Amino acid sequence: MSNFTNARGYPIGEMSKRTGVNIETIRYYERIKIMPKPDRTAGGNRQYNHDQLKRLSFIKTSRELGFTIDEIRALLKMVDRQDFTCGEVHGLTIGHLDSVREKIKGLRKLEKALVEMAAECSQGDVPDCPILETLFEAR
Amino acid sequence: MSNFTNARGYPIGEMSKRTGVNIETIRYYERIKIMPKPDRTAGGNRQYNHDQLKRLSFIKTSRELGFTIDEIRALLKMVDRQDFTCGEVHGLTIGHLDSVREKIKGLRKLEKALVEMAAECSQGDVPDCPILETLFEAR
DNA sequence: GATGCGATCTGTAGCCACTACAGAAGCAAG
DNA sequence: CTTGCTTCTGTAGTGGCTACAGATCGCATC
Repeated sequence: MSNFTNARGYPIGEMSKRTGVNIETIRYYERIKIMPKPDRTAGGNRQYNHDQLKRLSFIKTSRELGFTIDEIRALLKMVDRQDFTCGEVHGLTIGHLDSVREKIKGLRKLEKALVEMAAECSQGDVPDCPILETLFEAR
Repeated sequence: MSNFTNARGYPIGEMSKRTGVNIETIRYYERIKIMPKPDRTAGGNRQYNHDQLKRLSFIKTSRELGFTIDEIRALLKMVDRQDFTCGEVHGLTIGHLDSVREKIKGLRKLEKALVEMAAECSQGDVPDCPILETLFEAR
């Protein structure tokens, strides 16, 4: 059994297992420069350190919270420069929260429309459907 | 002032105005074969008829209701073949409704997490932020 | 008939955030 | 040394458009 906590660092598969980020995606993050270029083994394989593991976790968590890559880039820039204030971070978060709420609103409307449409439908075996009629309505 | 209701048919810009579908998108729909190839003028410009206008409206309305292109393709296939039953259409709609509800659920969770995170934050002018701490938490 | 100008044409590339290969090479255990 | 998993680079595909460039069409006006 391997022990990756020593000086050797983590190979990409270990990073993937620990964070839940796909290997291909980790390389993608390097390409778009939100992850740094890691050290390499003599043979050329990536070797990550603990800070990089933390950074990838940060990205993963942020993505799960629906932040876009650009928003994450902004957060990371502040972290990297150490020049952020709590207020700035709060602002970014609230901005994102607003857009999430907008999305929910839109989906709720959509849900309502679908429910109404489906309620009209007899679900019968007949080739005549009020759902299609609604969809075909003139604009 | 033009009158497009006669035999000449609608040019693509008129289709766009009437349905709200972008011109580029109409051509895209032709490329992916959910809109048929329309007649052409002697010079090569597209000329649509009324059925095609209705079809494009159908697509637009369906897209606004969040149906994917593939779902729309399935609906249109049934329409084209005239072999659908009301039950089948209902099934497709309910399936889509489920996925919308799943999305809403996910976004709600996300909203909650963001609110909790933001609530911890003093919004102060200090370089120390519980939001970032949360994001940096080990997985 | 000429001209001007907006509408339309084709073809290609870009967007976001990945994902999916192919074909070669690294690496660790037995 | 072989086996077999992991990783490598590079490129192309996904969905659903959108955005050009550079050429041509079509219609109104002079």
